[in-house]
Amino acid sequence: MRQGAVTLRDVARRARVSVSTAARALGGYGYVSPTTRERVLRAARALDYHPNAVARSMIKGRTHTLGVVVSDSSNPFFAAVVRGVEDVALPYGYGILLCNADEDPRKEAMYVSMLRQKRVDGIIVSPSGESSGALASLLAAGIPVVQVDRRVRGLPTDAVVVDNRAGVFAAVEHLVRLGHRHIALIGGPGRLYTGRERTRAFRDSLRRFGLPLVESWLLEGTFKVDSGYRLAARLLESSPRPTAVFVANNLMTIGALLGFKQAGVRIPEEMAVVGFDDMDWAPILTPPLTAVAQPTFELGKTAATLLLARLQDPARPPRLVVLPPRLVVRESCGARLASVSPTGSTGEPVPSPRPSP
Amino acid sequence: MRQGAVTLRDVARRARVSVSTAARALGGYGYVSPTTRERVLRAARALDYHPNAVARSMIKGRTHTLGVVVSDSSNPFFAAVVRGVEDVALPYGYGILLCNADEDPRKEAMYVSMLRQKRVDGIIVSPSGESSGALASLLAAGIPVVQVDRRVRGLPTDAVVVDNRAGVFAAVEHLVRLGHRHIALIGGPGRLYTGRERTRAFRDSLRRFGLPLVESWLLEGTFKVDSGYRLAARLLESSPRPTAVFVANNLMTIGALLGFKQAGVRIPEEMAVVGFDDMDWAPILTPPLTAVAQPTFELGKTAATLLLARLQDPARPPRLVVLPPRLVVRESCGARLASVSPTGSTGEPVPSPRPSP
DNA sequence: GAAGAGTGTGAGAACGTTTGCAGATTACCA
DNA sequence: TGGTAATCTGCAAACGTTCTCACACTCTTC
Repeated sequence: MRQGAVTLRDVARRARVSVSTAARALGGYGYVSPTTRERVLRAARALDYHPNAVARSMIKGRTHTLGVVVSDSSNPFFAAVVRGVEDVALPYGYGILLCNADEDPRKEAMYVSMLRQKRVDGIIVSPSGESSGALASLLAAGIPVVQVDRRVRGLPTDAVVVDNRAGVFAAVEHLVRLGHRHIALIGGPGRLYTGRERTRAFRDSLRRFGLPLVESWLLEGTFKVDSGYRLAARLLESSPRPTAVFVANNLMTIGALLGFKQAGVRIPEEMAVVGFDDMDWAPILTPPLTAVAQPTFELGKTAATLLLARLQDPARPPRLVVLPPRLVVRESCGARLASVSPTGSTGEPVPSPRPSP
Repeated sequence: MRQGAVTLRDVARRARVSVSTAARALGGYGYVSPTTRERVLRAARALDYHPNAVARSMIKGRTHTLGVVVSDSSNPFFAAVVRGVEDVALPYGYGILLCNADEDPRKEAMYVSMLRQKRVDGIIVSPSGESSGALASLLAAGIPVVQVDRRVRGLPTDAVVVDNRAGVFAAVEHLVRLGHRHIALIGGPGRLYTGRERTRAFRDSLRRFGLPLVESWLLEGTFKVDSGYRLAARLLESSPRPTAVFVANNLMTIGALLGFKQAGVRIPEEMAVVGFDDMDWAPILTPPLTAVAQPTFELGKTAATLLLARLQDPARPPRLVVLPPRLVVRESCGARLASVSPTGSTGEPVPSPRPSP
């Protein structure tokens, strides 16, 4: 077996039948006598035959492979999304080709093109920039695309996103009910859908509660750890200083908490913190972190389900699925809890009025 | 473009040349006159031609795709490993087919078989069980395999692992130098290479320091969060109670810390904790977590590099690369630090003797 | 001005499957 | 016994590339 793998011809030869008969025996279609089938199966087993999916794809025009393009699969958020996709797709016999675009539209276009050349049956993408030409061209060619977590304007594809507006509103409402009136934002890049949406929702929420929009408290970061760290420091220097901050993603929350810790800022007394995206380490912080939990896993599962459905029926109109987030109240905003449960979730927020400063 | 993608024939027809000439023009080999080439390129662009990699693979016998099988890509550890693989492989034009085996040898075998049918050029695997028949068969067929993080006996492949022994020893030594003599273990499953290795190294380390081996302090978990949680509780019930615990992986560390927190156990005064595998949230805990940092990203990069090297030269003898871990001293064992740095690392441990109980 | 090298092009055979079709054999019925 | 249907099998044509070969043409060079 030094060279090229065992082929159907080898199996056929050993079973003393034609290639087509061997194919039928292994493929389980058409007419094959029981004895012949048995002989072929035995030969295949003896030779450790593994059918060549490349050749099959060639004929069938389908590769049974899905492309997944995210910005960074080592970010726990996307890691969970990818896992969700896999859990749905693999049982159906689909493989997953994973690509990391690093928020770089050029890289994204490159990988999309690679996936296209590899003739994946469909692509799940969390687009980096705006109006990706590569995606539009994909769509024009009739290759199914599902957008996940983010959407670019004018791409009529299936998509699944989180209700960012509701999540942000719940976070702000929580702070307000605890008496906060000076709330800052460590937000994401306006270039990205989620960054934009959450910032917009934040501004709207403040307006809704009649709170002042202090521009120096509306910070734009990069969704990375160090960015949260720097912006937390910036916030501490600002005067007047806010009493609470909403951080728009998981990594920046880590950075911000590190910044506050280093500066000796007590949470929640001197600064209340709500994060977007709950993590499994959130309950072991001191105080445990209150955060907007996203259905990350579901995001991926839904994307995969939408894609598979479209593969079944290419004509079905594009659907947009909006998944609800859930505010998980712990103690980083000053809410007092009856107890800490292993899952860290406590259902309803516990309002406990707090004098405004 | 409703049906089947644009093919080389279409391009050739439009450029009024033969298929072979079009192939040469686009492939950049053989003789093609500049004017013809230009004509072909223009036609390809006009038709938005994307060469069919499936057909190419058919001929070349290589798919430019690598298989990666890990137990759970949403575990930050493997997420980083996978990312490392990608960062090396994608620039060379290799795609990554990702599979999650969930520590299930049967699933693992299934996915390996799938990857084999898809004719990946090589496979990077973090094997679940012992002596996987699927892997052996792969090897027999001459398909390159690289084992990462774990190794199964009797599989002469390239491999890259962490020096678990050194990592565990450093952790125990750190505790000992801080005066601990009653050290417990929340270990991984003996079924897994890393679980076994770390437990063995732990026992050896205790012996080396002349500490007692209390069997009820040597706990075996599943490497999952809830397992760490349960075993922490168990440890608290044991009497005498240990003054320190070494937790053998990241997820169980989360569980254990949650358990201690819930029980109101003060760290490090009542229980010192060292974890295996450092995480970016370790410095924001109270107290910041001391942990053995693994070169996760490097693990993946090295695996990919080994695999690519083998694809170049299939005859080269298998290599075993052992990467060094690094103890990152923070405060969860009682070491006092000068300051908290953003990266959380402070280089050398700070010995500060502690009376034994 | 013929041999040879250097260019440019196209025909056609692979690669390993799937599958339509036709031929061969058997079974069944009139 | 002949005819038809049912069952089994093999031939050969796809799929979209790559790449060897053969052929044609243009220059050199003696």
